[in-house]
Formats: sequence, C-alpha cells, structure tokens
Amino acid sequence: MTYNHPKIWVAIDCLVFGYDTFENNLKVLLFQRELEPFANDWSLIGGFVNEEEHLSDGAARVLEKFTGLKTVFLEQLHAYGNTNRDPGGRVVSILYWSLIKLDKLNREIATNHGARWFDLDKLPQPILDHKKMIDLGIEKLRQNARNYPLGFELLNTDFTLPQLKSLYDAIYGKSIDDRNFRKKILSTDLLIKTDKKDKSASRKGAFIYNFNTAKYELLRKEGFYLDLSI
Amino acid sequence: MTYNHPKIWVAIDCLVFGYDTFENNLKVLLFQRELEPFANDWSLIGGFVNEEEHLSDGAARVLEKFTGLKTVFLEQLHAYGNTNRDPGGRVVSILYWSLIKLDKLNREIATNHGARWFDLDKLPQPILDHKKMIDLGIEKLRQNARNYPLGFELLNTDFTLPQLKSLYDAIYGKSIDDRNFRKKILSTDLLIKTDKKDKSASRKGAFIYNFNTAKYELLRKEGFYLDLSI
DNA sequence: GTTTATAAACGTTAAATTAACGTTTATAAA
DNA sequence: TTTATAAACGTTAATTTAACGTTTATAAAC
Repeated sequence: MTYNHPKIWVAIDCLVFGYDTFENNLKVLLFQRELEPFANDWSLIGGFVNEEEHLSDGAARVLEKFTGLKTVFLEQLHAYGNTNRDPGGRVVSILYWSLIKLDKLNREIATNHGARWFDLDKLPQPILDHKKMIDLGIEKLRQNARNYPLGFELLNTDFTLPQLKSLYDAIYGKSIDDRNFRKKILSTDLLIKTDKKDKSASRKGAFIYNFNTAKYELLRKEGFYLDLSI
Repeated sequence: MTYNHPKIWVAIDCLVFGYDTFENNLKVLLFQRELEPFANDWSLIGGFVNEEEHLSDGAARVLEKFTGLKTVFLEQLHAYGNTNRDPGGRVVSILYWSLIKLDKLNREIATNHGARWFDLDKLPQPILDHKKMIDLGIEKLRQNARNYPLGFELLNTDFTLPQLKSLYDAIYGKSIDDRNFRKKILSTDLLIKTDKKDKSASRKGAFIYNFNTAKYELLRKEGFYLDLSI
C-alpha cells in the first residue's frame, strides 16, 4: 500500500454500434442486466475492471464476451464518475465505443448473453447515465464521419456506393444528395472500384468497391475534413 | 458493500494551458511532485479523487488549489489506466484540461504551491505518462482551434487582432498569413470592434476587439469548421 | 517640419470548390 | 417491345480559397 487514500470501483461500459447491410441501418447493442440494482433493465454491455488489467484490455474483454470479436475498432470515449450515478455504490465508469459489422455469428453470441441489437430510433430506456453515453456516441460518430474516413469498420470488404451512402445517411440521420456524395467520396482516393456488380438491390446492379487500406489508415491517423452531409 | 469486486485508486491530472499576452506564447503548468515515487520531478498538477466527490469537482479542486481559479474552461480529455503506469500502485487517472489567461495573481498562487509555467517548447521531462497527456492536449488544442471558437478563455476581454493571430500562431506552431486570418476571423461574426486602440506594441496601434459572447457560446456548443492555419 | 521605419489595416484575383440541379444507362419483369 | 427504376454520369453559377500587393497611422530620428 504505497498511497494512503480510499479506492473506488472502476468499471467499463462498451457502446457498440453495428451496421446491418441488409436493413441498411445502425444498431446499438444492449443487454439485460443481471445484477441488482436494475436487474432485467437494459444496459450497455460492461463489467468491472480487474486489478491487473489495462482499461483497454478490460474493454476488449467485455466486447469479446458479448460479440466474439477481437481486434476491431475500440476506442475510449469518456469517463463517468459522478458520486450518485450508480445507486449501487461509487463507480467510475470508463466508456469505450466500438464499430462493427453485424453478421450471423456475432448476432448469435450476443443473443446467448442476453444481449440484443436495437435500431437507433427504437432504443428502450437504458439504466443510469447510459442514455447520455449513447447520445455522446452518436455525436462522436457524426464528428468522426466529418473528420476521418469511416466505413471500413462497419461495412463488408465488398460494398457498393449506394451501401456506403446509406451508412452516411444513417449516421447523419438524413438523405444525402447522391451525385455530390459520389464525387466527394471518390475524390478522396479511398475507394477502389472492382468490375464486379452486386445485383441484390437493383436490376442494374451496383459496382462493388473495396477500401484502399493504405490510404484509409493514413487518413484515419492524420484526419481530414470531408463534409458528406450535403 | 453492494458490489463484490476489488477497487482501484482514481486520480485526477490537470493539464493547464496558459496564454501570456506579453510574451505572446503558450505555457503549461507543472509542479514539483512531493510524494514518492518521483519526489521532486515535474508532474502535471493532480490529486486523488475523494470518495464523495464528482470527477469534475475533483478536477476543479485541483485547478483552484494551484491557480486560485474557479469557473474557467475545464473539460475531461481522457482516462489513463494501464496497470503499470504508476510504480506506486494501480492508479486510474482522469485527465482534464483547462485554458486560462496568465496574470499576476495566478502566477503567484502557482509559485506558492511549487508549480511553474513552462514554455511549450521548453518543457522538462515530466513523470509517468504525463508527456503523453501533454501531447494529447496539444493535439486537442489544434483540433479545437479548427472546430470551435477559441480565445475567450485565453485572452483578456480587450484584445487586438494581432494578439489573436499570435495565439493561433502559437497553437498551430507557425505563422499564419495575416491578411487571410483577418478576413476569416472577421467573417465569423465572433468579434466586436471597438474604437479604442492598444498602442503598446506599435506606433500605429491596433484596434481593440471584444468577443461577441452570445455568438461565441452558440458556436462553442454547435461547433463549426474554420481553418485559420493558412 | 520633413523623413523614416514599421506594425496594422485594407485590397485583388486566379483557381478551386461547392451546392444544386439535369441526364443517361443497364437490367429484369411485364 | 415496353416499362420501371436504381445506378451512374454530367453541368454550372456561385462561392470560397490561397496567395499575393498596397495603403495608412504614428513615434522617433534627422
């Protein structure tokens, strides 16, 4: 005991956004809390931080438990630590957020852990300050869409321009002008056009694109300014 | 004891940027640590979070102790919680940052607490991960300069355009084109020109401006995009 | 009282970008 | 052969930007 001071519980909450390429919409992962207080209410996925565990490792542990996913986008967002935020005791909670593509496997794992994917506009009332956390995440998502490339985390390797536009529509919460969107996104040198077409959504079919990974990672690091909302 | 889990020390670190309107440069407040380990080394100002204290209140307490200032810009930046970040024990530290104007009073209070203001380009090697924290703060400062109005926190009520430009020069770490800077900053409707002049820096004197507080606060909330770096 | 030095203020423009539209094409089904 | 429609491609006036050039106000030097 080197420091002489009272300690505090430290927890992790993970805000996980999933994109559904069939429904073309964004979802949030919530689970039905098992512990009192608030047993059976909907909560972000989370857990306490262990003594011998980095914060980021704790977040990764929580995420993997509920989705089976490792090595995906997972970043810290904010620390919540009001004295009265949890009636169960003084808990400082570190919020992380993650962006993933929904697929059969991670849906199944979520279900097996009492978790469910909710459409962004059909969320139940979550416990504690978790609504605030979700709102912060949505804000951050929009900020990210403006300042960093986005889509790699949320779309399949193969995707079409209409799909990418739908993702941005979902993030911005409105329908973007299709013609301007194309010109802007193509001007970034982020996309590689293939000669394959995806005909699942139209008779004509849409060309399949991939991300230019090198350029994507560069801009993810450096940031840029790209307003795709008009 | 409602939750059955080990607890962790939670601390606050405050990264305080101060702008010196005489020297026209940015400084960071560091203090000479009293506790072992690392006694006498330079550290961000900080302290442990009390059991019955909000995180933000803890940050405000630390800031006031070292500067005498309340009700200034003070925001959370990041939580640091690697298991090995402090050889004194497992400490999760919540980093806050603050922007203030340097004056005689807060300089004196800092000195009385063993703290000193260091020029951004002449920082000593700080303890633990505090260098990382400072780097994050500088990054955040530049990000802020691009996405929010800035200056109110760092300049006196009365300031001149050359002074405001010097602040942006300091943040961006380079000299901005004066003519473009004027046009861009004036186009935001953030500044109110007075008919007074400040002749301390030139024969001709520079007109004194004030911030349009209403507009400033609006844009601080909403954000905008304004690249003043060219 | 005329000149000088210089920070501060003001001005110009070619080029690039943007927002807001219009048009054509490929395809499966009718 | 026609039709419906998503996908792809195109146009342009208006605005914004980056990169410069010019004038002005003043105290100090001569």
